[in-house]
Amino acid sequence: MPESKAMPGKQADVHRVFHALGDPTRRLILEKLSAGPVSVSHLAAPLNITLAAVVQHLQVLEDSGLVHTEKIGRVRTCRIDSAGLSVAEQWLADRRSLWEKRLDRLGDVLDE
Amino acid sequence: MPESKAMPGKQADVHRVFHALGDPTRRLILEKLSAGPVSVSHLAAPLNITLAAVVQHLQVLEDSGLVHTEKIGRVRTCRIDSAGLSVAEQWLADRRSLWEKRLDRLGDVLDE
DNA sequence: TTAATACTTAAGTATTCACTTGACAATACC
DNA sequence: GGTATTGTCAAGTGAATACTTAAGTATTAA
Repeated sequence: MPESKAMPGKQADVHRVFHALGDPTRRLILEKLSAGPVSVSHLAAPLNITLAAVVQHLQVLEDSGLVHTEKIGRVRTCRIDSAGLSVAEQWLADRRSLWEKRLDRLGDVLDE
Repeated sequence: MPESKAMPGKQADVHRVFHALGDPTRRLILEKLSAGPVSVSHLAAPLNITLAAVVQHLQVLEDSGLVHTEKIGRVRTCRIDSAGLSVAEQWLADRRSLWEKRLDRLGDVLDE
């Protein structure tokens, strides 16, 4: 197995995850959530944007599997979802591994 | 040290790296480069965009430390730069580590 | 039941950003 | 020298998207 198998729909996941991570506000949300679960309005308070904007960011984060939310009563609680992190970590690991394997082979040739 | 130290300018690096990774064409370029160094025009050939567009993507990738390029004669050779990968990997690892530490402490409480 | 809280949804705006075009520069080739 | 190759730069265009406003829904509290 040279690399993680290309499962159907996986590519789309990679796109969703890295697109979600591309926005600084969404990364701020993830940084806050890594300290523990937070409600939507508590999440919005320190950010200088409206609650509606935060909800939109949360939609993107949830679609990409980086955040999981659950609504109990009238408050929605948000927490980090490991699945999205794994997708990003795996893609980066694949790039690094292929690249470093190549450097190894190059080293072998130079050693001769 | 609970987390990687917050060095000055580090935040900007994180932003540059994840913004660069957010575009599907730039990720394709990195995937191609993880197989080995390639010239700009060879990089552009399989992509359905102009050479100028590829050059612009390369500028973003180089500014973020994900790619290193070197011009010899009239051909510029592009290769993956591990530094950019490390920035992304570190940020993800920090998020995961904080999150999982929290789950551990929660487990400890529940065990009592 | 009235009021306040905690979101939700839709529509509009303004900016960012990927991409093209076209002109130009430097190097290799004949 | 002349010509093809390989890349660079600047300006413009169109689409994606982050954000706001405004109106609405469901849940809790008084």
